[in-house]
Amino acid sequence: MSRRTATSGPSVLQDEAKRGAPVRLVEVAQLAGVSTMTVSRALRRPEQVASATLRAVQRAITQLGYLPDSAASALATGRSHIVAAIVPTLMNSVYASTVHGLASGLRRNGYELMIGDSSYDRATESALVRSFLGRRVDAIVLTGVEHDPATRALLARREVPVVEIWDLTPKPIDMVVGFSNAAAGREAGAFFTTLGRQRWAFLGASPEREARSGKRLRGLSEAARTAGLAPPVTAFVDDGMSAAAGHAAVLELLSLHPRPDALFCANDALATAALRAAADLGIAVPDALAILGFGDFDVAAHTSPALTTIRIPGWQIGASAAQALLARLDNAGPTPSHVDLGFEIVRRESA
Amino acid sequence: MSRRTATSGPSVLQDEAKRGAPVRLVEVAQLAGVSTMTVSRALRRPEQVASATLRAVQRAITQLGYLPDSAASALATGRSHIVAAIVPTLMNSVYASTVHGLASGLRRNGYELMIGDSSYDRATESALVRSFLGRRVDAIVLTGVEHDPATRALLARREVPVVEIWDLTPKPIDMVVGFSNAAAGREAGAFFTTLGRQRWAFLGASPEREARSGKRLRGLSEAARTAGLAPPVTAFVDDGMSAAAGHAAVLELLSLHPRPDALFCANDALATAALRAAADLGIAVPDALAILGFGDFDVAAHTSPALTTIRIPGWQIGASAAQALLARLDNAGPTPSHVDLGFEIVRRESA
DNA sequence: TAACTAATTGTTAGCGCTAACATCCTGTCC
DNA sequence: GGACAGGATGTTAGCGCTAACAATTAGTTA
Repeated sequence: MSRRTATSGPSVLQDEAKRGAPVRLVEVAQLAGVSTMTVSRALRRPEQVASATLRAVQRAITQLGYLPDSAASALATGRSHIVAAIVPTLMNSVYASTVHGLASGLRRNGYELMIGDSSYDRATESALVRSFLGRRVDAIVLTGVEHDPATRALLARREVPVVEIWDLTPKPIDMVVGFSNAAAGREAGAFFTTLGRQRWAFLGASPEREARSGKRLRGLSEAARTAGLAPPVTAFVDDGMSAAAGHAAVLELLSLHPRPDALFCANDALATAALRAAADLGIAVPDALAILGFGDFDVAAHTSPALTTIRIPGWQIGASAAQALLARLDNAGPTPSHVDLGFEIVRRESA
Repeated sequence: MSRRTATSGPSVLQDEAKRGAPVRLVEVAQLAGVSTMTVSRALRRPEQVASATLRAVQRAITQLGYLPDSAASALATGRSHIVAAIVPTLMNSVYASTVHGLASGLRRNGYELMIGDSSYDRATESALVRSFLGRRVDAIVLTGVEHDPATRALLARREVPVVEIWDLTPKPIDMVVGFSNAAAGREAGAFFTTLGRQRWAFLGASPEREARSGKRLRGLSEAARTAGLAPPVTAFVDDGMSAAAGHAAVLELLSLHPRPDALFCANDALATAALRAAADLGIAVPDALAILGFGDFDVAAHTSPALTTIRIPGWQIGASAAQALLARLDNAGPTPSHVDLGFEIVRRESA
């Protein structure tokens, strides 16, 4: 148990600069001349402590450089003040801004964020959930609404608040904050229709592998049907949807006869690759080929031609999820179970 | 203390599907008919437990769906099995891949990663260090080697292993894993020299705000002096080095007389913005202007022209930092205090 | 002035786990 | 068959904190 090494003196009070062994609550209490409970209260509910006492305690805390041990606190209260989030990848900026929104909302309220990336893999997600549950996180944020049954079962047994993000569903595990991926696909189709495009194509992950990309494709297909057009031709890339992986797939798509005249990409990295492929093939964008991206990545406004793309309120999704969780955790007000933050088409040059 | 609600029966054994209250070690022990210590050992040092007992314990664990409480374990052992990492931002893919390398190295060994982003701000970094230290993390990873004195003092008092990443220094707090930013700047200069360029420019963060970008500039300046050229002209963007922020700065740089014929950007997002600005201004890249990026972001190979850039082994930095920490934490072998992972120029079309 | 309130502080016990030590076996050896 | 080694298991105490309650004090009230 690696107990604190025996003190030489009779007092438990340690030299301030003692290395290694962190200062404990008792030591602060001794220095301030009060009980440990008073110090604990001074920290957690200062309004219950007389102001003179409060000052004495604060002086002792700064003098000793005391930092409360949150593992001990977690054990005593049953609250870890840690929230876990699982995203498919940190590699692209949209999830990154969601994580950022989450972290800042939480940190401001004394919660810390623990992040895992599932690499778009459900088994990994499940393992992460187990690990996080073992760490007694106070809440869990999951990306998407499709999960391993094991994950759902695990979550169902505990009473951990859960927010699913980046999608919508009528039956969330607990709460959802996101937007409709199918609607985004439909909107993309409607946009292509107003552009007068006839031969649509889709570049993204295969629906079995990545549900949200799949739903966008489904929305696009629906729109094609509504518009009386042939279903979109598709090319799938299944390794995290990076630009590198997309290049070959686009080339394939663009060598089809008849060649597509509108391309919807599942993210802007893919769209950037498509832009480049079109340039290499001498295909004029947007005249011969309209390219619509997804995500409004940082670089989207600065490619040539600049990317027309669907902007997702990534940061807000995170912030809003944080807010919902905090309300639930601190019993502060009602907690919405469904939040639709929508999306918008940002029209630039590529379509 | 939110104690577990009183059980009705005489036994502490709970219904397997009981909601809310997680299963505890005692319950597993009772079901398996052994002491709690034996269960603890079965989990932590199975080789010390008879195989029949081990099986009984494992059966009980699966039957009850037991997940060890790591807060309790942390308190008892003094080891949280959590490592904290502070990066400037999650928004760009290089730090993201470092985080990924870190997380996978650590997770494989039973450690979880807690991430904070400092937004390139030292005060924030310091606050994060405090928070993480309060959570009794087993180790801390910091980006860069310049830190607030308060941060250093905090770290110095505890005996927490620290790895500084993404730079090098002869006097690390503890360990460093990275590459020489100054050497990268010098290399960029050497490259421009072989290209015969005469009027160099630099686009990045101001040296006071972001030391690593500053060191690259310093390296570039040294190379200019060595080559007998004028010092590079500079434009600084100070809000996280995004493409959006870079656009205006590049425009300014490119309207100078005489106009620079070589531009080194502190990251590829900035370089992408520069590419676009050059196109808008009708400046031929690379003929009239060579553009060299930094970071080899996902999109770098797919812009037009494709970006020539300096590739940093981001993932390896993370993986190597994880390895160093694990060695230190588990006393497994020697721990190198300095690891230089280098960098390389990836030549594509923009220079 | 006794009794009663509210504000402040203290006492006790325990959160779920594991280090260190104690105990109990089984078999082996002389 | 008694002493002994070594493996397997149990017992005890405590990690640093805080919930619940108890105790104390000062300030009211009838």
